[in-house]
Amino acid sequence: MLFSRMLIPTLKETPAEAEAISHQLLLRAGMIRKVTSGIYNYLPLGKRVLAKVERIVREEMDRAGAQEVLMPAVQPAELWQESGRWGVYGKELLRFLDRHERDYCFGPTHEEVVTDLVRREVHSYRQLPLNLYQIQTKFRDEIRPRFGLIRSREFIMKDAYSFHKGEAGAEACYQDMYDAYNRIFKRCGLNFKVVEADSGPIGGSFSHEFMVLADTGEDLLASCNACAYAANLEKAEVPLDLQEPGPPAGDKELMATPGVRTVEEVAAFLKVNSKDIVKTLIYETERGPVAILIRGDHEVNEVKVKNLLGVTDLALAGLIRVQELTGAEAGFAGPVGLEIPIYADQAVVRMNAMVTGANHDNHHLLRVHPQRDFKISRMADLRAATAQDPCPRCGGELTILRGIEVGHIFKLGHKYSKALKAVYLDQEGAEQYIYMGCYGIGVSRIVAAAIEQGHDDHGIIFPMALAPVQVALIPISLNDAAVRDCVFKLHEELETAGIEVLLDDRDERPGVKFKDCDLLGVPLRVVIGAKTLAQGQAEVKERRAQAPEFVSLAGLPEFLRQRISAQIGASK
RNA sequence: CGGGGCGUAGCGCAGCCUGGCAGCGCGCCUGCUUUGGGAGCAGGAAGCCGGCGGUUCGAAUCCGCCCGCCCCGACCA
Repeated sequence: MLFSRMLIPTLKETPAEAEAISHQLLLRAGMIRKVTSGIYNYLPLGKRVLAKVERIVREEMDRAGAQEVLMPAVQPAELWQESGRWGVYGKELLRFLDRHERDYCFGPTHEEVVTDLVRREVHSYRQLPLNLYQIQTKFRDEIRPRFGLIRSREFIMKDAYSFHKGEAGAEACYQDMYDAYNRIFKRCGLNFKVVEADSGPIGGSFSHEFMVLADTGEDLLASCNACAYAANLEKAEVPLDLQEPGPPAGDKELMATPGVRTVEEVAAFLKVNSKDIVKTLIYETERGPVAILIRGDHEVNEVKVKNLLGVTDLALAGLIRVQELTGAEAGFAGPVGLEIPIYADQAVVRMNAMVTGANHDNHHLLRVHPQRDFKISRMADLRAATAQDPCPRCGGELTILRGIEVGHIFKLGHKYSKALKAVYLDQEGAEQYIYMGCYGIGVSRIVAAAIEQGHDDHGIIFPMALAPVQVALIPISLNDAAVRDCVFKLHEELETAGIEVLLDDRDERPGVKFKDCDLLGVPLRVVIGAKTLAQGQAEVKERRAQAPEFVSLAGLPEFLRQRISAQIGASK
């Protein structure tokens, strides 16, 4: 591979639009270019990295017994209407009409299509189990695409769907996928953590997400320092520790708090601790408005609220609506006298003298008692876990980490097989619904995640398994005939040996080539200069290393081959 | 969708307040010199100043509408 012939448009300066480090470096390294918001071109080197990820995914999926298929990007509305998701998926589903004015969408996921395929072709228990996967372009019309390849609208995803006779087989398959995913991310050289995830309205007893640890991650996760427990913060339980409140600490009292709305303001104004204050959050749901009570120093976990209420739509009520429901401006809502259902976090229930809004402009109530002064419809764990909470498994200490979700596996059960009537006949000739599971990997997101994890001031540091090329070959001066002959000969020799090598044959000064080589993240750099060449040596430097090593030219291909396989093998 | 910011050469930006030749750095092209960490000199190409409308003798600059992009938030199988 000759640098001068490749489209590798590196940039010295960071384009203004890029915020995330992976986005900046992908642009600067000439691996991607934006076409429009959340939609990118992959240039030759970017495509090579993608291909590396895809290859690892294919090898491990095949090894786990899955079969590769390719489903269409464009899907007919009928299937989505049949599953019921045409009406509920929302604007993230890109819909359009064909020339006959028939409804279509660009697939954000493929449960409908794959279930349709299987229901047409699979009729007997003898044909099960089946695990079908594809690596394909998805489109989700994200409200706000951001961070380059981390949250794009069009992206490459590996999605797999398993079909089993029953739950037992599906769970074994789930475990196989769990293991395959661990191997995939390990081979990709990623530092990741598997966390318990919310399985959402789909249900199912469990779900796991694979998180690449990075400070720029959009997801928060709670991880136990003592045991193996780790969960998405959306899912992380706060151990239930129900206690009765103490007796009332005195009559409740109406206190004027002019213009004092937030927990911080109330705490400062009344000189109380935020732990003594209760926030009353008014939410709208498809089943009507509710009030959620959360202690002042805690944050509500909306996923837990949704699961408790069994609703899919949950949004903070607008200012006007809050006024209608509480009779006061936002900031002064409280549970006393509220007419809508009240759900309280467990921490609230044991408070015997809480400060709450008074449902009266510019007033709060002191010494409110949960049993004496208002009625709680239900009480539960409704708040986000914090680093101060104990591990729900072992009581150990939790750490809150940030992560980028690169994989998600969950059981679907009969949701789609029932909706689309995907059935088989069992040994007794009885019709049974097929038991499904689904397993996703964000292939293009892995590329970004690897860069978020592997970079320094000079550029990308790719793990060997993902690098666009394994070796960069840099001549100090192509005008020196000996050097020139040597690098072209080496280039051929290395390619013959099956080593991916990029010869920087550009008419540039060495400094430019070093800068670009670092920027691209090529793991091994071979420099040929007149002096070392005269000694029959090449200079080899690992991207991560400070100092170079000197290797005899004769032994160079073997030396590189060993380095490469050691590094790919190490992450295998 | 709410809040904020930005659209001027391929990239990074100045000019706009106070209307009057469209600029700077990098990149690109030609030539010479140079060759171990983003070279030097000389010459050159490249712009509907996001779009539409208005004000004005005259608009990148002032006014209105629209479009696009980025950030924060809400949202997210």
